[in-house]
Amino acid sequence: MPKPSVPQPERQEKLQVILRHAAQVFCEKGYEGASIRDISRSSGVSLAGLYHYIKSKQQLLYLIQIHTFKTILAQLENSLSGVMEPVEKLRILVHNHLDYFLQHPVEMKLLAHEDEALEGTFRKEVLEVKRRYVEIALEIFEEMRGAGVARRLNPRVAVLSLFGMMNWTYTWHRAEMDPRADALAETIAGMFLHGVMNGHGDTRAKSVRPAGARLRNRRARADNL
Amino acid sequence: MPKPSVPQPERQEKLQVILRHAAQVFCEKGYEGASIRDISRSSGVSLAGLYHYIKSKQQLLYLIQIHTFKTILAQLENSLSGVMEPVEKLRILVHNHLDYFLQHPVEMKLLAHEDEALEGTFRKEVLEVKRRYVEIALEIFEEMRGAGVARRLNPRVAVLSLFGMMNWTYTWHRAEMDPRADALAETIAGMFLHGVMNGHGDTRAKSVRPAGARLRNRRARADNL
DNA sequence: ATTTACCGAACGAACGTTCGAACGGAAGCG
DNA sequence: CGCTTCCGTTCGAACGTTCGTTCGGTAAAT
Repeated sequence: MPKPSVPQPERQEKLQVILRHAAQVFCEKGYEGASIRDISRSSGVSLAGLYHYIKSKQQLLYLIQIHTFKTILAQLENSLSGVMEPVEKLRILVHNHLDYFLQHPVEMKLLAHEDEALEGTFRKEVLEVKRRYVEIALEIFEEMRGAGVARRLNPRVAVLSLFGMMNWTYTWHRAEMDPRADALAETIAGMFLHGVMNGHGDTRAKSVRPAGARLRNRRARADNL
Repeated sequence: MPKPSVPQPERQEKLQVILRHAAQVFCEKGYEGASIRDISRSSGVSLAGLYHYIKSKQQLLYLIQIHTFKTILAQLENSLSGVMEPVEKLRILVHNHLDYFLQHPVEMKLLAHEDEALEGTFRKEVLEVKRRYVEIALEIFEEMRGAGVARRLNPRVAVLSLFGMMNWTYTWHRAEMDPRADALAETIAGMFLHGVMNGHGDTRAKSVRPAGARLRNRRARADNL
């Protein structure tokens, strides 16, 4: 039973390098449009050499997606712990989502755009994490309704529309001209909660920020790829 | 000078059949993941036979996208003609978009999902129609601001978030369980205009529908489930 | 001596596209 | 009318390329 002193950590490190390059290539050319040879070229590892770290092209996408999703989910659960107010929970969710989105645009585009590329077990496992993630948002929304808010709305439509606003950003957000994560999250959370018509059709701008002003300390955490 | 009595119309008809099958295949397997052979099999036209109607795989996607986009744009401009109230214009835009989306889910998914598949002139031409389409939404939003609404919002973020809500539907809307176009449009337009918190955090449901109640002869039913 | 890391070369399959020939009906002509 | 010419349509077969993956081997480290 050989106990490799070096292999384990170095192997994982190199796998991470490969995954980073693979994510970049998948992002640029799409999963189907990207070839293993593209990833080989980009990462500097030979074509055959890649297969010492992965078993297939599908597994490559799977590893990227599952890691990204589990990370953003764990970060969300952590940020949410201890928070009671449903509306603040929702603001935290939006901040967390967009923060991660703009900090890891490549991986998040892969999550949003390559939703149907995986098959079989890979697909099921990623979908399971996604289900949990959406479930959290739905529960928060139901809590808001329980507190007497948005009773007339279809929760599924409302929550998935919120995800639509957030996830669609990968198609248009340009770092050099658009708001950064914090401002973007404020805007989108504000739109979701109060709409674009502050008041009922005229100007009045109330102080539309009940909570969530100090969730900065919650999110300063270590995240790597 | 041969004057073909039959050829012209029949040729166009058969092309339409091919385009329909191609759209279906592209929708199911993605543009890169779908092969010309898949389309050949699906449409019943031989592999070589396809090339009598199209010049390349890219042109196939181009023809689908450009036709879909020009149709929905023309329909929008038509529905908008004569309407003065900005808020009603916006409601019409949302209704028009979601109406078309749910009536042509395959083509609209292609428009939303295969945004980066085309290259060169094909790409530019589709982007040009898209630009005009988004421009209309932006102008409407600016008119709303001119009327004293939503002054504090970044128009680009607001409008693209609205498109996010609408376009993201292709990832989750199931005809058998989700609201139909009318109800969906009401909900999304309502969320965009007034947010999910009717009033400012408590229950009261005001009459939040200033105009656009009689868009057409549609069912005026609220959303359920 | 065994295991791990790595790679050049090759595998068979599938890709988008093209070729060359066959088919079928209308047009030209005696 | 028969016969030929022509042209749009169709397709089996093949083109050359690229695909994901594997094989067989070398080099270094344990």
